[in-house]
Parts: sequence; C-alpha cells; structure tokens
Amino acid sequence: MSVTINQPKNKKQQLLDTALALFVNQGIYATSTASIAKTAGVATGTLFHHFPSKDALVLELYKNIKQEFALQIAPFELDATQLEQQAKVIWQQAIDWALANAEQQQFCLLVMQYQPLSANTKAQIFADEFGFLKEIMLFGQQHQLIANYPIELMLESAHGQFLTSSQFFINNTELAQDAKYREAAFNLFWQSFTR
Amino acid sequence: MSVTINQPKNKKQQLLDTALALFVNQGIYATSTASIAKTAGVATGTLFHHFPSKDALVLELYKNIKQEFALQIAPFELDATQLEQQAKVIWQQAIDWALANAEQQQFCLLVMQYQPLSANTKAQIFADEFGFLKEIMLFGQQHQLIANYPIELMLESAHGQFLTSSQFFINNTELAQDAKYREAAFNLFWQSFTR
DNA sequence: GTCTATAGTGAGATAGAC
DNA sequence: GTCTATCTCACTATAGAC
Repeated sequence: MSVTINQPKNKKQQLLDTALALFVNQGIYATSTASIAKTAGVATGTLFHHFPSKDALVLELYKNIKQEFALQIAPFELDATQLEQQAKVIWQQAIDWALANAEQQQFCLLVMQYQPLSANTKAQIFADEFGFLKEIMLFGQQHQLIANYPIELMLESAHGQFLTSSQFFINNTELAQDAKYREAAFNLFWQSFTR
Repeated sequence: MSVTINQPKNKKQQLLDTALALFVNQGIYATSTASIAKTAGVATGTLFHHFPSKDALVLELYKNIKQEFALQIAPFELDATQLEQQAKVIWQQAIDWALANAEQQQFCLLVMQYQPLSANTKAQIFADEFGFLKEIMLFGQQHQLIANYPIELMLESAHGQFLTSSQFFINNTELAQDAKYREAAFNLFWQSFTR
C-alpha cells in the first residue's frame, strides 16, 4: 500500500496550475514556456517531458477545464411543467461556477480566439460540453415552451449570453451577489427564448 | 491644384489593409511585421516609419474600423411609438455591416482578447461606438418600452448578442439571406429586453 | 522524472544610404 | 518616404547527464 504525500502534487499538475494563472494574466502567446517552468519551480526540460509542445499543454488545460465545468452543470430529468425553473437552476449554477473559477472561465475565452488550436478541435469539445443544452432546447420546443427558432442559432445565442453575463460578473464581483443583477441576467437570457 | 492618382494609394494604407487580412487569417501574434511588409510589397523599415510599433499599427487599424462602423450605424430621432421598428433597422444595418465587412468584424473579436492593448483603451473606443446605444436604451426605459434592468448589464448583453449573431452569419453565409434566420436573430435580441 | 545548458529560429525594431 | 542590412533579444524545443 503506497501512500504518496506530495505537497506540491506532481510537477505536471503544478505546471498546469501555473500556466493557467500566467495565461490569464498575460495572454497565451505572451507567456513563455520558460516562464511557466520557472514560476512553477520546475525546469523547462521537465515541462517538455510532460507536454510535447506548448500547444499540447494549452489543449490539455482546456480539456480539463471544460470537463470540470460539464460535471458541475450536470443535467437531470426534464419536467415540462417546470422548465423555466429548471433552466434557472442550471443558469445560476453555471454563473456560480464561472465566479468561483474566474481564471478557468477567462482562459476559455482566450482559447476561443487562440488560433493554433484548430476550430474543429474546439468545436468538438464545445459539442461535448453543450450537448445537454441542445436536449433542453429541443425538449422546450417540443412542449412549445420556448420559441421555434433554428436550434443552432439558439445554441450560439445561449452560449454568447452566458459568456457575456459571466464576464460581466467577473469584472464586477461586487454585483455578483446582488439579487437584482442576478435576476436580470437570467431574465435577459430566458426572455430571448420565450415565444 | 494637385491631383494625386496613387493606384496603390499610399503605402500606409496598403500596410493597414494587408495587416487586416493577415491578422484575421493567422491571428495577431502569429503575424510578423516582416510578413506584413513583405505581403504589402513594402520594406520593414517603411512599416516602422509609419507606425512606431506593431501594436500602434493594431490600434490604428482598430480605431479606423470602429469609426467606420459607427458611421454606418448612425442613429436618428427616436420615436416612442416605433421603437422596436427603429431598433430593428439599426440591428439589421449592424448585421449587414458585419457581413459586408467580415474581416473587420473578426478583427474586432481578435482585438477584444489581444492583451497588449489595455482594457482602458478598448473600453474608451467601445464607449464611443456604443454611446448612442445607451441613449436608445435609456429612452426605451423611460417610455416603459423595455425592461428596467441595470443599464450596464443590458449594454453588455446587447453587445454580446450582436457579436454572437454576426459571427453566426459570417460562419454560415448561406443562412445570412434567409429571412427566417434573420428574423430569429433579431427576435432573440429584442425579446431579451421586453418587459 | 528531473535537471542544466544550449541549439536554432524568428521576432520587433534600428541605422543609415538613397 | 523608402529601402537594405542588421542588431538584439526572447522564444520553443532538444541533448544528455543524473
């Protein structure tokens, strides 16, 4: 029975954590692999032992974050008599996650415009994350609870609204616990889709 | 009376045009000043004669584009009896501009996440561009035509919706002339703000 | 797995002739 | 204003010892 007590976890995780912080503060391009390694208290050779390239590190970080987020916002049985209420719970969970993981959220925004990761790669990860969202929307349309607009457009719109609202609260943390703002953000989202 | 007939305009404009195309295709960081100069058929020394630095070029390009856009979406006398119709005209003009100037639109998206330009600089330019939008919203609230949510949140939301929709149409040009999609995009936007 | 040292590349920017 | 030539530097990635 081997019990590993690594205060600084393994160096790989240290590198991922450090990279996240630096990427968000300086941008991905502006953050050198050397600075990631140095800040993490690790040699550059070690970084390239764990990740074949800088972009591989970026991609792994991105996948990890998206996966964590998806777990947090897990869907459940849909109920046509309470769809708005259910949507509200998911929305508030998503905003809460973004607030509690502001660095992760901002990194995702950076990755969206980071061209070395192909659009296909990102679209695939996005589809995984938002698969359940599509289910909810189709369900709502079938029960005539939300508008019958093209589903791809509605998905994009919903994603955009989430990014906008979460960014707003991250940039104005003092308003994030203000019920008035929280309610307004959800209503701006939900009203879009009403018939 | 001096009439200057410069086929390739002046070299400065050539550099700006070339930079825009390269930035959108490869990203801002991934585009070297050397490649901009070469593609524009100009020497690197000439580039740095017109722009003190790469970021100065980026900034000037950004300012020019935002100014052009603002001119296109010029506001007019607001009419409380026709606010939705007026909003629709502005929205469709904005989407049309984005479609006719897809490179410009995508460049603005890149700049949003380009950290060498300070957030303040960008916020200032944004405020100029969207000043009239705030007027419209306040007007709508005063006449109880749109919801009474906090104005900063509504502005961010409106901006996000515009970015989302214009990106969607740029990525799916065949749908941009489909009235069903066009109507849906505006409704998704406008419904947000209804009371 | 981790380190030190460094190879190799390409970037932004400048000098100075024309 | 425009050019050629070049400086200087920082970056990604590798080699090879431990």
